[in-house]
Amino acid sequence: MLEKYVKLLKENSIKVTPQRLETLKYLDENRTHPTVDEIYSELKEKNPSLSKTTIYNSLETLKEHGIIQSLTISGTELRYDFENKIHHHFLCKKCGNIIDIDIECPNINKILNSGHEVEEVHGYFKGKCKKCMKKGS
Amino acid sequence: MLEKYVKLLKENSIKVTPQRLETLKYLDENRTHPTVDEIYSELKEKNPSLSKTTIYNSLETLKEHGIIQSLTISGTELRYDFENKIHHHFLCKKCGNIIDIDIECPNINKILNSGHEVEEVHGYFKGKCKKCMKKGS
DNA sequence: TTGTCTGCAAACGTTTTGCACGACC
DNA sequence: GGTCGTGCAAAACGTTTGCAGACAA
Repeated sequence: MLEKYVKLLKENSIKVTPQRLETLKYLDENRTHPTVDEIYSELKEKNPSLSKTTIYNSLETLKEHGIIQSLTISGTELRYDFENKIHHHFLCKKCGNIIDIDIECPNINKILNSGHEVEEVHGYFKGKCKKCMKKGS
Repeated sequence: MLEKYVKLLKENSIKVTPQRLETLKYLDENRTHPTVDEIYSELKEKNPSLSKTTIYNSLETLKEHGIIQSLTISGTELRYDFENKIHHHFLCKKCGNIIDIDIECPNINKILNSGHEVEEVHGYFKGKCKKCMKKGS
């Protein structure tokens, strides 16, 4: 059940520890773009001696190796995402959910053509999601 | 010289105070996407009794009225921009400069068509800017 | 005069740091 | 045995809050 994550860590020459495995598993199973505190609170239940510092460390290590990515939406804390491909996000101001947005922008090439070297692409939207729109109010 | 900003504030029914005028003037004349601290440090030189709280308050008020906008780039503090139209940013990891990017993404309509109501659009890139590319290293 | 704005100090929440202990090659 | 990871506590950082006095309209 955890072999998948053991493999992933080993492939990236990252030492395998229970904390890293659990962090990775949590992110894989919870595609809600959780904050550090959400991850910590959840994992602490099964491992009461878990430290938040370790969560920070684990997430940073995983991110450095490109296994996961972080996202920042103004007004909210840092979040993490198991999905490591470029994609964007939509934050619903009403329900707070963050929805993945998979659009591509053909004009990104314009930046490349202007001589800059793009390493990271980040995009997000804020508004009212489909579900909340239907509910009215 | 400040009449321009007095007018802008009055048009938006915002009380005119020297602090608000100076904040607005600074943002207009410094299109570098300054942080709160940068604005504060600079304005404090001419007005030593200036408080950072006031800068926070002024910026928030101006933003609420849509006169200015804020931007967040992960790993850096909150920044403010006199330009209030939708546009994107490019942070050079080398020199730290933030460059305006004026590309449009035709596919944004896909989000609208999917039923979500978009109120805000934020996008930014990270990499190495043209100038730093030329310098080599 | 009335309500709002300013400036100070303290509080707050998130993230980082320093360090001792422990686990693993 | 030496390196690396963990967990704790404290510090750092950016931002927010509460409040008293000052100011704009």
